[in-house]
Amino acid sequence: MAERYNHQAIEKEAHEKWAELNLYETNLADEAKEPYYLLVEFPYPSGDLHIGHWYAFAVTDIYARLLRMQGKNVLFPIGFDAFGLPAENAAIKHGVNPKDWTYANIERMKGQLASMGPSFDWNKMVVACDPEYYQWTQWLFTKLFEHHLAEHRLAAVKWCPKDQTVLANEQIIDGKCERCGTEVEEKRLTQWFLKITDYAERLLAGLDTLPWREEIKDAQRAWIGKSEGAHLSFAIAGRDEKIKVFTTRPDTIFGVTYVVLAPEHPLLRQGYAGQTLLDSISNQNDVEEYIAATAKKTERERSENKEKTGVRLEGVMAINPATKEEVPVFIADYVLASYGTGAVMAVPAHDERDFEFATRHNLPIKTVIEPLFIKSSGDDAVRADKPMVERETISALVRDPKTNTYLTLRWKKAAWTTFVTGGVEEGQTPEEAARAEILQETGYQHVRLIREFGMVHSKFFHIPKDQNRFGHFHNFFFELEDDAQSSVTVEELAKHEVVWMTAQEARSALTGESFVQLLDETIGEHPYTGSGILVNSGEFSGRESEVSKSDFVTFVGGEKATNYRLRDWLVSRQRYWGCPIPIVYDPEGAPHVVPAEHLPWLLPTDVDFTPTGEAPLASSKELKERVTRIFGEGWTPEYDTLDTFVDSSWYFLRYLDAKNAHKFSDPALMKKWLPVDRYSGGSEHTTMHVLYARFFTKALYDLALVPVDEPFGERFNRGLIMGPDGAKMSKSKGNVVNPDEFVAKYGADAVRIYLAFIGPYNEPGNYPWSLEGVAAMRKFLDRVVRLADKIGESSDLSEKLAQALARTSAKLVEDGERFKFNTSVAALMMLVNEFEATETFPQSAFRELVIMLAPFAPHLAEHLWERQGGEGSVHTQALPNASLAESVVREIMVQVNGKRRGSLTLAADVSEEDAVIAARALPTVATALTGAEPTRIIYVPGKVLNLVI
RNA sequence: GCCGAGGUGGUGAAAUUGGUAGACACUCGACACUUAAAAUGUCGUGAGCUCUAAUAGGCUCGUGCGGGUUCGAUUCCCGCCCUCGGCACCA
Repeated sequence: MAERYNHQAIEKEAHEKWAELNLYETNLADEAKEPYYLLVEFPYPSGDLHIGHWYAFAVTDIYARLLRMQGKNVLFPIGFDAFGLPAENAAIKHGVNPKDWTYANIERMKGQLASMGPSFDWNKMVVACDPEYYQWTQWLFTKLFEHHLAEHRLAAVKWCPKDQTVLANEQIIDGKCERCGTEVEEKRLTQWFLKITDYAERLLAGLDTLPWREEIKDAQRAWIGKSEGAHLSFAIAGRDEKIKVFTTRPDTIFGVTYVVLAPEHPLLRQGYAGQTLLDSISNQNDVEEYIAATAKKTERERSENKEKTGVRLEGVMAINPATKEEVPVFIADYVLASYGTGAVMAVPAHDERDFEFATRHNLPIKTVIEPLFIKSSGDDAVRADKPMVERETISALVRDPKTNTYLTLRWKKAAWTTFVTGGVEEGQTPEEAARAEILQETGYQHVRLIREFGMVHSKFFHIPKDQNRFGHFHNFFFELEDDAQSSVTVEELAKHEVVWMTAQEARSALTGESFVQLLDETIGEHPYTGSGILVNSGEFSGRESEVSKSDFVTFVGGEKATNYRLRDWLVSRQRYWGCPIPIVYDPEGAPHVVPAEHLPWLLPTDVDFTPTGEAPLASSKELKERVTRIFGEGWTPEYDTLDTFVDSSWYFLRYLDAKNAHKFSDPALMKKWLPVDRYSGGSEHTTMHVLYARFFTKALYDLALVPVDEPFGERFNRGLIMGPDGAKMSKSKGNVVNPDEFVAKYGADAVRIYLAFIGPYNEPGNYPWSLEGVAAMRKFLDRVVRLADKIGESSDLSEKLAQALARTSAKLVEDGERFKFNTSVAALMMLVNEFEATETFPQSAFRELVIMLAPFAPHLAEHLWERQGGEGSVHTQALPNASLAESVVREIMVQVNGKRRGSLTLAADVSEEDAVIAARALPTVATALTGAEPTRIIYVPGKVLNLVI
């Protein structure tokens, strides 16, 4: 049997045949067929094709082939993201030339990729390190420069001491270099930036128009990090300068008790009447010391130690623009120079970080917002049809110091757990009311008041009273002095029972945020950071905070402002193996672009790769001579190269016109083929690469160079193939799966089908590689091969098999749209099961099966197609007709009271009456009815008949 | 902490708008073929109970937990728990 499916011979023959027929060259100008651009992130040529590459390309190839069988003109290109550090590291380590290393790897990977049997159009291959490619990366950079979207400026940059290069924010993971894990340092260098922040708003707005999964959009939204607020100014007493802060909470301005500057804040060194701010303070040494210590710290150290350190600027006072009160000024490293204005107004009563800082430095905490909670869901949500009754009430938290537990009441008429609560009666102080309620509801006689908290307001539906309540709670914290307890009335006992709980138990049991808030404040962990009712806020007191924000801004003469967490994209790299930045400097040091006629601006070859901290290109004599020759004496080259993310931000444009020597891409082809219909990639690229590519596209759209302003229609993040043990593959764990091994043993087609079958491709799950699973796919293919024995010369196609063929064809189309191939493979298996259950069938039926198998197992299908006398290639065939007449009979479920009691096979258009008669004839149904007449009948034709008694 | 996705048999998973939960496979078990093994084939495989000589069959429970809506809920609503992913001193 085994020799009947010799996968190695079959694969070789198929590859030769496809090459001969030139099967996969896409004619981009074709007007007859609908274009479909299917894109996969191009790989880095590491020289080692792993199972992840297979998952990325082989499964997507299935879709490319399916689309062609549906009559689409499919562009499914491939290329290499060939600039980057590994090549250079290999150069340093093994003394090889990065270029030779890279191109040798590309050659090797082309061969490995070909073993999948992919339908790539190799003629459109793009290699990022080819001068023919990077000349256009350079050209696009010059366009961005000319339109002020590329800027040269001094910046504090993140530096990897091991790789000797600057890193983008995105390339730092937990304060460490993404590649080598080395602690990142900070340096001040003049660097090139692309002004992606100019596009922050449009990058955000564009997301609303894209049909992507929410998780992808949300990741980008979080990355862009828009926050709306205001710029407010604090005058400095006795000086002219003002401290400008950004805040999202202008409504808390009356609660500002101090102001904090980042240690790098420029104001510190600025002069006023010949004196800098630092000159005018009395504790200069302490402050200078803190600034120096901060500068030495890496970002990681700053964020790792989340303790809120800082130093007060003695002698400097800021003036709260709302209260006109003087407040102290601090420098602290929890305020970042790079966000907002580098200064914050601190409201410890209503901000987590300010609260910590204030607690640590004994600064006043001034409450200006009392929480307001409105129940909008659950049994006790405010009900529109019930009256709202306003009440002055108390809420008393009682702690038993002996057991460190809290007194709660479990209500009997409602699913509530609360603290002691009650109304404040005429002539009673709130504290008296609280004491009275404790005695009345629980019987405890001796409690000591520890603290009274600010009020909390709450709107909810009071179930036992059947009315809405707008409660204004005075909050008290008592401690139990002793266990003395008087008896509680029967009425009170009927209302609720007393339960002592730990803080943690109470937190999960309590009804409503107001009680949890009280508990949190009591334990002293959290300030209230939500919205509510304003207090201690002058004329604003009594209003709701949320709606008053803009009035506060006007009141203190500030202005609305929006901030983004997104920073400009730092693209300078002090490395060799990258695209040279096409910039030269005139004798005065001003940057100029290298004119188009000198592009590609070639990467010099006379370069010393040894890391010195200098950019390697600085060691090139040729580059310096080139600049002098072209631009004149005194002109100097730019020595940095571009971040490789620049190369990959536009490669999908080049695929359309990979060999054009005069343009980066053809406008007519871009108009026809963009945006990319479907882009498949890894979830690790959602926030960087995809965002950068969107930015590039929008910028080029604005320069009228690209016809679309969003590059990608659909975007899917594929999952990860795990080792057979379910853990992430790694050499150290020894669970790495080598695809070549499985291809040799079971054939490329078995591996392809297995990868398609392993799990849904449209979501980024983790799928463990199963050794038995691949073997099972091979068995499946063997069964298909054996089926050919059952072809009968003059057999008729059974109705059942005809329907199965049509159903499968429809299923393939449908699953393809959803990008789910696991169920497609299941459908094919069911079809094969159907074939096996059939005594004999005509060759035409088997050929239809082979056509449907072809996208998944392209080699075997081609072989079987030929053996069954198929013309040309199976891969140019159309999918079988999917719209065969539906079966006239349907199986319908019969339920009694919603429980399944049997099923019936009936004509699809059977009347309700007839269906009921048939159903009642079923013994199980008759038993379940117990002689009763159905009072209600639910009949969904073709699906369900439910008899309700 | 915040945001997002998810939780279904021993395992990967399926169920398209609320309509027979577990398709399709893997694993495991039994049997057939074989001198034997491999390969292949047949049957079984959510839990529990039950009828029967044995089959066929029947009943109850079951999609993280607790409630709700509905004739009917993996699917919708409310409240929790857990896992994974992203962000994280962003004012």
